[in-house]
Amino acid sequence: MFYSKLFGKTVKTDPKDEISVNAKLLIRAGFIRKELAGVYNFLPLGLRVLTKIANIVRDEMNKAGGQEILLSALQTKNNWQKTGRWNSFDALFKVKSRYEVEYALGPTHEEVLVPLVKQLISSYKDLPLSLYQIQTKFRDEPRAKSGILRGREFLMKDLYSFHQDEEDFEKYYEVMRKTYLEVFKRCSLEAIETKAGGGTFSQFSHEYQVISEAGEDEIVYCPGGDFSENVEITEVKEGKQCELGHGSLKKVKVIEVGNIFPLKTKFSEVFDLTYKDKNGKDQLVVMGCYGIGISRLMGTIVEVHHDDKGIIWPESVAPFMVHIVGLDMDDKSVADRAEKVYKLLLAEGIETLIDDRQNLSAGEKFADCDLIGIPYRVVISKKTGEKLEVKKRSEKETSFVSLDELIKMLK
RNA sequence: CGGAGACUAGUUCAUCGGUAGAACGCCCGCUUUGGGAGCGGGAAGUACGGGGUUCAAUUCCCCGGUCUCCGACCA
Repeated sequence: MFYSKLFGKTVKTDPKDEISVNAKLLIRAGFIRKELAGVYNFLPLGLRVLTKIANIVRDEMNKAGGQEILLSALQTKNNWQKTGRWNSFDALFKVKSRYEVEYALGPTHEEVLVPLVKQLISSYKDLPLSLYQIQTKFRDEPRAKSGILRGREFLMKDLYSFHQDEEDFEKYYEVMRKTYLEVFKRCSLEAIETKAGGGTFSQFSHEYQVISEAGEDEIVYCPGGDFSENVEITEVKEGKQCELGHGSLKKVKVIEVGNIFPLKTKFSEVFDLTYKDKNGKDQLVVMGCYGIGISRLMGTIVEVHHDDKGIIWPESVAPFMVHIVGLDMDDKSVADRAEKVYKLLLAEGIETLIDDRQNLSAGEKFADCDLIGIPYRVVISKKTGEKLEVKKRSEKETSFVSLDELIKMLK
């Protein structure tokens, strides 16, 4: 990608209507723009990151046996009345058509998926079943805040599992626990698996929490990793000594990036989702539900990985791997050399952004480069000669390498 | 949903009863190129919308909208 052609420019000043680090940096660096409170547009750079994250999640869900589907965002009121959530789900977006018909905009998809699954499964041979989607969700939040951490419209992965019995569900629940930790690890986030309140569904559930001052939740946890509970439910006090000798428990603010919990037969009962067991007897399907906020994950990564100059994207989710900074670009031999390196990197399958702008000071290009936060900066100028000056965004030192050496570094 | 604040150029802000100004960005020319360059010229605003007060309203008052912050809420 040529920077000069990229839709979305960097901005020097912080937007006046944003306080959160993620929104300030993502807007200034040209990844997103606000449409409404809690609603953002994603520009090319932003969409690239979102897609990278979604693909990590997709890959892990597929490994865990999930099949990807896409369910309707516009949903019939009737099913929401059946589950009683038309009135009890506070954040439900309700829309009325010009024919006075009311619909829900999906904040979650049990009301759509459970009736759908009922049409398509009937035997114990059809179970277990694991279905997921990555889709825009709508929640009529009383107060959107913190940039893309808490929106009214956001991208979410929701997976639902269907089982013959509790035992089979619990086996799968353990698979998903491991899967979730793997997803966050691949996004370079240290997620703390935390016991939380199960809401109306059960006595327990797990949340995946990332330590950050930008978070809205609080947990008490052991830095040794054997204990963590949401303050909503915990009776344990911070400062108490860990029983396994890891020292004292800490209370910290956290961002909830994922949540898994049992649904048991709550929705199976409402929609009469049953299967025939080996004896030909009807049994209720046992369900589980597993969510990850994809766009929130993107915001969380920025909250965790940045410095005073800008974003520091982990390689796994970065919009590009290499950012070529071309200096002296009005010198034809330098410009040609930069473009040649750009093309060779592309030929190697390395995603590259090249700052090909002319008549711009070096300082401005470096500042933009730091702000955008692509993992590798490669400077090409009159000074660099045949070598490439390489610097990682996360490090201070630069080194001079050949193109072959650079490609080796990146593979 | 309670409380507070804001809304003026693309962006960040100034002006504060007498029909708008800067910086950055943008366009043109020249100069410049290793940490947000210099000079000169230029384009760019129904001052959120609607009422009211006034000879006169971006400015004061009222209603509405939007955004932000604090709180409540967050299956």
